Amino acid sequence: MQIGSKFTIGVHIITAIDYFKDVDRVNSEFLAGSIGVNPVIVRTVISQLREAGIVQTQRGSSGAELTKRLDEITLYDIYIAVGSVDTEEGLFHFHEQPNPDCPVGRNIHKVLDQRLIDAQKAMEEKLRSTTLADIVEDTRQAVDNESNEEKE
Amino acid sequence: MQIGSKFTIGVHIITAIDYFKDVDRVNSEFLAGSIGVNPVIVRTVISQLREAGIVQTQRGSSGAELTKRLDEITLYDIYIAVGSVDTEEGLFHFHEQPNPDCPVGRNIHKVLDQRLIDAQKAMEEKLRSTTLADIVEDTRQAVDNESNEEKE
DNA sequence: CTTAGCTGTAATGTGATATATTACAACCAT
DNA sequence: ATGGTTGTAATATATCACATTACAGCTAAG
Repeated sequence: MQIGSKFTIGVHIITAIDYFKDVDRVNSEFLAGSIGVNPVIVRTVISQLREAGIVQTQRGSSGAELTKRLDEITLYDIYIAVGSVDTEEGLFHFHEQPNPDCPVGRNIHKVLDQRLIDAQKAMEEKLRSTTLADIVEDTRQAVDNESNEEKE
Repeated sequence: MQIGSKFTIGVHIITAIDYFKDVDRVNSEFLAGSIGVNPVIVRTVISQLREAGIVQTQRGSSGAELTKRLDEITLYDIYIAVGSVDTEEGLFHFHEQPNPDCPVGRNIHKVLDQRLIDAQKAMEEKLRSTTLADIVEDTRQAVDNESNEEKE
């Protein structure tokens, strides 16, 4: 199974909000066009980012704004904001009814749980190490490289 | 989204095969009883473990056997064997149609992909660091602790 | 050599979930 | 007040995890 695309959509949204902030009117339709999904999906993800205190929006008027500096927003923040994993259940779905009358069945949780949590945390720690400043910078860099290549 | 329970079921299966190897006839029904799922699920997972060269089975006669030493089987091996993640797609589902006419849309993959792969790998590396010898040993330990607690 | 017990696997059902889409009320700027 | 936008509910659809039934193929034990 996969972590839903709302995570990468969230990253795309924030990147685009910053990238186009002085150039275009960045409303949900514009973003939906850049991302390639329905505008309602964009609004839903933006709602979650707003609840997480990452962006600010206004009805009627268009354009979301970031409420944090790019270098204060990590991939992990977005991952959490859009609910990529159920915080209760964790990344790994454990079979739900191991038999308490079996010595293996009644101890398998005790033995496995912490290791699964550690694995999940290792992944999340990696996400924490990238900020949206990195992403936006790399994007601008990539765009620059494009125009250099054209000239050759 | 979550990684399917076939992974923890796989770990449970191998643990039980070893734990009960000299005591009970460990067939799919027995395992299903310990795990709390349908026997067909057990057979399916065992099939995948067999294809991965981890267990050996025989029709007719009951009882699967391990074909590797416990300390040569890691959680990662099982995770791969049961297909916990699509090897092509990866752990993170990227939105599929970013707009090539948008500078952000046509570069977001380039900018994000490696970081997502790194995060996934960090998790998988953790899974590699635990062997089934660890799991079985911890299970026996846990069972021992149970009987000690009874005596007090 | 037959029979009981088991495995391998296909076929089907069901519920959950991701994403798409329509619709519309609430709201703001002009 | 009106045009453009957001927030959100409601609904549809496809996919997937897991459950379940069914049965052919195999093996060991009598």
